[in-house]
Amino acid sequence: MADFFNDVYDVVRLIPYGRVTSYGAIAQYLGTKMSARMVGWAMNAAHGMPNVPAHRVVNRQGLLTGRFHFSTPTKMQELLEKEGIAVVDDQIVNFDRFFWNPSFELL
DNA sequence: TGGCTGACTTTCG
DNA sequence: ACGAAAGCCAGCC
Repeated sequence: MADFFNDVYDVVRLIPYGRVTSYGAIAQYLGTKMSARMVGWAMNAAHGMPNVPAHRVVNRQGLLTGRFHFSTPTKMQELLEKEGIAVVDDQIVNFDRFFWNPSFELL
């Protein structure tokens, strides 16, 4: 297991409550050796990892592309709505407002 | 060793 | 504006 998975999990855990981020943002934060796909790949391995709010990680459009990987496809949306994030048609409303950029917030 | 895959992103047609 | 393709890198046959 590569360490970079752990890095991804760490960044995801740092996402504040009621905020979301994108795969690309995490990739950009971790470095050039990281690609957006790798973040998704890392999240795939996040199954069984506690305290990893994968529901706060969406694609650049704010679309819940990974919802199907949860226990139930609607679980991701329910978790986001529970945190005060409106989700319509599997897409986060006002995504730019809820967006949390690690490269900026953790700078 | 070599090639396929993946919860993405960007760009060209 | 929409669709298709390439690029990215690590893990797993």
